[in-house]
Amino acid sequence: MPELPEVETIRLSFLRDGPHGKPLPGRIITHAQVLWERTLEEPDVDTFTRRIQGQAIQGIERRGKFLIFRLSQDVLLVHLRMSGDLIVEPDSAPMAKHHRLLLEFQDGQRLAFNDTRKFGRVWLVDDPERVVGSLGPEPLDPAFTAGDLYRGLQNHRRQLKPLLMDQSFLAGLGNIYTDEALHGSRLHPLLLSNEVTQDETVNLHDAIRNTLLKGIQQNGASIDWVYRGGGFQEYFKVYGRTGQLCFECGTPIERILVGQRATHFCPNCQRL
DNA sequence: ACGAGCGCCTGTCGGC
DNA sequence: TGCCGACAGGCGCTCG
Repeated sequence: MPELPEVETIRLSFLRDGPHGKPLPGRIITHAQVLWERTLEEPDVDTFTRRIQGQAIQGIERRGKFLIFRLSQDVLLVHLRMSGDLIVEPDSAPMAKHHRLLLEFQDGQRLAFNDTRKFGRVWLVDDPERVVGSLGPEPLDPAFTAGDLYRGLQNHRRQLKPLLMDQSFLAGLGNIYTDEALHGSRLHPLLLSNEVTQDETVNLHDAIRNTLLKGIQQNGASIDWVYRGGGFQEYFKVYGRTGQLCFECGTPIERILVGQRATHFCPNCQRL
């Protein structure tokens, strides 16, 4: 499910006072429970529960779609994949059906990793670079320029959409935001990357950033049964709008398969 | 280097 | 009602 804006929304919520009470930084982990072993990528369950016990959360960062919890000694990384969510609740709350991993705090609350489809992963490591080291640039980093994007596109001869979704090329875009950004820049998802012009790249760079910023501003998107309060779905221009009319030109939005993923675009605005 | 196909999982929805 | 396939915000692997 979540792409960069949804992950960022979760991160920001944990840094503020909220329904969960005080921010997560400052809390001390007293106990961990792994309910579905494959959720824990590394280390093994025994090492994980022993090692994380007593560590405090000192900060929360994000890299692409990864949440990065800085602990007193180690670093905890979480990837929500398709259906993962992080919930702060009382230790006494009834165990929800799809809870996969729990971190209990000294203050009587716990952080629950809930993940229906079990694709999500958690790491506890001393060096996060081992996990996120191969990610591409951070699209909202001011240091990431249209020139960088242009050089990247020229380095490959790949269909634009799968390349933009390749996390080692650019970190954070998923199926929704890629379709929206391509529409925003009027580029066809199957256009070959090294055929994108410099001017088009400037538009694409703008569209990627604006789409992600709009998503964050709306607290992400809430679709299907995964609802966490975001409103970006109200601003979709192509995603999930198959057969509905393009807001720009009135042409029906088409849905095709690209790299095994549903892809939505306007055949008039986005021509090959 | 690139794309297709598939596995990993559970749940929902639409058609028959 | 039941069954069955298609589909879902991700990613890693193998195979041509």
